[in-house]
Amino acid sequence: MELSSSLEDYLEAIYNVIKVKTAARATDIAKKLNVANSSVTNALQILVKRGLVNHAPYDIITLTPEGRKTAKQIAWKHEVFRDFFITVLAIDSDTANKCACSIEHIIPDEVVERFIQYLDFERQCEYGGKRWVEGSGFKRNAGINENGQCEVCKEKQGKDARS
Amino acid sequence: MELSSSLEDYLEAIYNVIKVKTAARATDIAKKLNVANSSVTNALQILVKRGLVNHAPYDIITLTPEGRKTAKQIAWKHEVFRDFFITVLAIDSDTANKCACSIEHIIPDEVVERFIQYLDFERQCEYGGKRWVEGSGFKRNAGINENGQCEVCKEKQGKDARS
DNA sequence: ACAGTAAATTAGACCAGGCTAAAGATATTA
DNA sequence: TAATATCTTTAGCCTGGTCTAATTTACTGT
Repeated sequence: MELSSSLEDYLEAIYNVIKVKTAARATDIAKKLNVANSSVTNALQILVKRGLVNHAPYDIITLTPEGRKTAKQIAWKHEVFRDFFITVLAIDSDTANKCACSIEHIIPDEVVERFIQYLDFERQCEYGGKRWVEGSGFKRNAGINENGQCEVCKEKQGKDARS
Repeated sequence: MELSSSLEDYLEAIYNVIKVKTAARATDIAKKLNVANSSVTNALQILVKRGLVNHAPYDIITLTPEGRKTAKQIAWKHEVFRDFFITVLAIDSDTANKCACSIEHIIPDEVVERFIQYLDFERQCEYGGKRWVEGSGFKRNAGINENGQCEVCKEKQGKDARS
């Protein structure tokens, strides 16, 4: 059965806490997601019912194999989008994170794959590197001159001027 | 005050119906959004209260200037994302639309601007043109050889082989 | 070992946003 | 113009997700 965006957030938060602390408590999750403790309890009960989380009342929180798999998937999407926003769109880290966090629940896997392939492509092709130039938009890194123009833009302008 | 994703969807749907029909009826919106008629009535009452829609019971539906402005903004975001998914990621039109429709409510304006700038950049720079090659990912259009490799990939492979 | 504190849970409420069924208003057409 | 069909609205219900306040459990230090 499908998880709601909200439940995915809880699962991901648990995953991230466990990565550094080995044992997660409800308060950690609550702080991370900025919700009341009781909301966490509520979500936990659902996630336990769905077989994604191990948790007896007042006990610590761990993930089932199934839960870990699902959480990994979500965290992976998050990373892809974060990467995209930062390295391609030059968005600041904080905004990038927030955007990633909201769209990760929505964009289907095939499309996430395309983002990955696109990122790979940009990294492999040496003309793919680009940077954000304030007030003038994106420019290729390769051969940027003092006016913030790449080889291609420069050549084009030359051609345009001659014709 | 902020509009929820749901209300934005309604507003956008009204905007799109009005663009082709001049007068919108509740049923049009219901069909477009795949919801019950009563849900539309409900949403309309809220949108009227917020000063975005003109609508008396049993009357036709139009947008206030404020509503039109907001709707345009939403529709504009939709177009940007749709464009990005189709021309950059080579996603099929249907999926592109669905993705655009869900993230358009979530991504802040500054980030949408970056998407636009990025699209412009890719279109202006002649090395920016790229195409999707089945089974091998994105390749530059410029100088693609019979193996689907662009000039850059080819040179790199040559260099790698020689070293 | 136990009192005090911190954390977790329960209970109960609220809101948004959807639905169905029934009633009310409007259009169509014989 | 009366009957019928089609919209629209209302009323009432449900679910998911949040909250606060009160209670229960567990931990910690002396």
